[in-house]
Amino acid sequence: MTIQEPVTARPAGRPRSEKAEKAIIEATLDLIGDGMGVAELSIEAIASRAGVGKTTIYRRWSNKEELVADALATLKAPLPPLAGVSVRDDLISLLNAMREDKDRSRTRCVMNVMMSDADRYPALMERFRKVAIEPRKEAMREVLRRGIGTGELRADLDVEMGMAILSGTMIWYTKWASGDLPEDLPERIVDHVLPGLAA
Amino acid sequence: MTIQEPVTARPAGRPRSEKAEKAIIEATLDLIGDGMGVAELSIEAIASRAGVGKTTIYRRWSNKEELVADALATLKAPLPPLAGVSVRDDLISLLNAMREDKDRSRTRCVMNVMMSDADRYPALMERFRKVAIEPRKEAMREVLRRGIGTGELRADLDVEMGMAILSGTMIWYTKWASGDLPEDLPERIVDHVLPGLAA
Amino acid sequence: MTIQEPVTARPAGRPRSEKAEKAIIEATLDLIGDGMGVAELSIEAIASRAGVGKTTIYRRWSNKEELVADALATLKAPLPPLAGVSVRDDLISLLNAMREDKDRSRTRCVMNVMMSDADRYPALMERFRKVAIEPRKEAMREVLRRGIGTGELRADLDVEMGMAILSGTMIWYTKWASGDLPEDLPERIVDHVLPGLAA
Amino acid sequence: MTIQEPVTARPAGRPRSEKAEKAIIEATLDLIGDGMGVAELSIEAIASRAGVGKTTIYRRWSNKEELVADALATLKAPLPPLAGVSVRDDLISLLNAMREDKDRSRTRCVMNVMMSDADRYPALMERFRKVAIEPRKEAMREVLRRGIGTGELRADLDVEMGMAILSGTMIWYTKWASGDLPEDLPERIVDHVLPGLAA
DNA sequence: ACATAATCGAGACGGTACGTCCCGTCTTGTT
DNA sequence: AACAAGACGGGACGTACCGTCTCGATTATGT
Repeated sequence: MTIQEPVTARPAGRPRSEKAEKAIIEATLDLIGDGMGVAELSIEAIASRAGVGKTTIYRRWSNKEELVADALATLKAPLPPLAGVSVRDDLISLLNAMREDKDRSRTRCVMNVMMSDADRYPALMERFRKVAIEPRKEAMREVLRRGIGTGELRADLDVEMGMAILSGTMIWYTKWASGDLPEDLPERIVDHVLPGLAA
Repeated sequence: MTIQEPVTARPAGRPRSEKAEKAIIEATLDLIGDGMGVAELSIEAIASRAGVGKTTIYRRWSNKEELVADALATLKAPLPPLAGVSVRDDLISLLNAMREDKDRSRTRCVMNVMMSDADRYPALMERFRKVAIEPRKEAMREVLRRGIGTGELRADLDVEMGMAILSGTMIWYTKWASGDLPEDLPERIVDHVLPGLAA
Repeated sequence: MTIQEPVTARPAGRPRSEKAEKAIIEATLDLIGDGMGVAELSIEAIASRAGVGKTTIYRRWSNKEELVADALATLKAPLPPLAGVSVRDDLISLLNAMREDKDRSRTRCVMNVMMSDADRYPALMERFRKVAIEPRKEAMREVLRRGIGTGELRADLDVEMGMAILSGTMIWYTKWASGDLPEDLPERIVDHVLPGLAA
Repeated sequence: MTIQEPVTARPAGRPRSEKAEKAIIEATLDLIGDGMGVAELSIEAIASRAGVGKTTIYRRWSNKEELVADALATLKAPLPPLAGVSVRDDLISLLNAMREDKDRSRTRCVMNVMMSDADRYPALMERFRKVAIEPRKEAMREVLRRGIGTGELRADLDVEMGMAILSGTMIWYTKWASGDLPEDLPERIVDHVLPGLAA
């Protein structure tokens, strides 16, 4: 009688260092958070800051995109708590969360990459969409669906379209408005958009 | 009575070749149009394709950003002709123009860069905003103002906000929707947004 | 009792390739042998002919001088066999060796550089002196000392001066005589000089 | 009856500026005197130091060699006055002149170029030989011939060979001796060589 | 006096090579 | 087998000069 084998057989040799892996991802996020675009990121800079050989990076990720995708994936999108009382208040909370991200050093990575490197690195975007964008979209969809249920929004509302309008407008300001964003921007957006979506 | 001398006298030495300048900008746009991002662009590739020495580029532009900005600045944004009958139709035309640009090889440059390289190269964006984005924004503002005048839109409408909602939504789809954009997307956006802006 | 560790431990990382080093030096000598002066030598040409990246050259030598010095240092001066019978015959052999070097393709490097680039690149010269000039000087000194011992040369002869006279005269002809050197030049030099040095 | 034409008709147009020509040659000699080898000399540096356009240089000389040759040709070889009493004293004077040149800033050009750039630029050397080397050789030949006449030197002396021995030895020390040259070097050379040439 | 014409300075032109940086791969000895 | 260290061939960077080529301005001569 033999000892029970583990389900996935452990390969021979020294196991990969979790410490190295973490250091690499930390270094990557640090550099992105410092304002570096994906294209400017150099593997050598990451390896150096992580105190790691380049091989240790290439062994895990075959290119920069995948490394960045994994790095960003570790940043759970921290959604704001929603009061759940009125659709209007919850939407304002969600839009506010998008704005505030711009100033938080680590979570800023998400915005940095989403805004800058989106369609240059499609594979990155695909993975990134799942962990960072979809949860936010889903939260907003949820609010909109609830609004339809409570009758605050019209029954034939295209939920996807509603989300696009609200998020797209917020991003437009984030990206192309001159000067700082006004404090009450989310409120004003919702008040302009909501009447068109209401019953 | 003598003729007034021009304020800025012609500088000494051989004047810079307009031909070379054009060739450089053509080459730059060709490469961007071929799908190359600003980061992937190499000055050597531009010089080679333009049949020009690297010096001739560096003499005029001190870095890639400024070259790309000038190159894009030569692409006048070709606004669609507006029927001027109804606000709804004109807005649909303008949104359609944003989408169609993605497929026209040369003008595609504008979208390529605007979408990908915007905030990695802020100086680029600043110059680019003036020649490519502002005219489109102004055209849309004009339509909205006309709508207020004719009573199609409510009198207290925030024109800037209206523009942000329409353009932002369109860009949201362009960038983050999965799959191709539906033929009637501009129409559907306008129909979801307009009721909120109407009188 | 343990074995003594070597004083300088092997440095970390992949060791430098001896093959590359050899290829670089071969390429350098080839190009010099083809009549190229040190100033005309381009690192890129060497790298290309050696099938090597420029970095691999700069990693080893910080400038052309040092590379050329090392390259020439690999060319051991092939001294002619000396009969050892009479001082006169041996001196003629040594002078002949200086002349013949001019025509052998690889060893020609030595003369090329010694004659052309000597005091433009003093560091080069210093290293080169040790491996290429000194052995020849020493051989000639040896012959002269032997001559003093056998009484063929006068006892108070300044060996260094004797060497300078013989070599200097030969080089003078090599460098500034018009036309080809006569076959019996070494013989004639020795016959003009030796009487002054003889007992 | 017509006015007497000058022998060489003056061509139409603005005549070449002698001032520019002088400035160019001065600048060239300055740079060579500052220790710059012919290969390191850049036309642009000469033009800049002379306050002259590059065209003005290329109009007169088709390459660096010819410019340097002409520049050096303006430096008349300043031969030492010879006492004419004994062959020994005159030869010592001539050898001393070779050594002293090394320290005089402008005349140093002659040595610099003769020693360093001789056979890399054969055309240069050819012209240079005429104005700088030949007069010195001729002076030495003259002394040797006089010595044959007075019976101080043997009648069958090869004058050319005598010259080669004396000059070659001196240059050998100049070039390859370590440390400074001893004050009495010319004297010692002559005393080692002369017995072999004497009657 | 005025047109003609070669030369002047300045500096742009298409090139070549420089020495540096980083790429992604590869080889070391050690863990 | 994975690790850090670091060398490898390669490609682009931005700079310095090359020798050639315009420019407008200058300076002579021949009408």
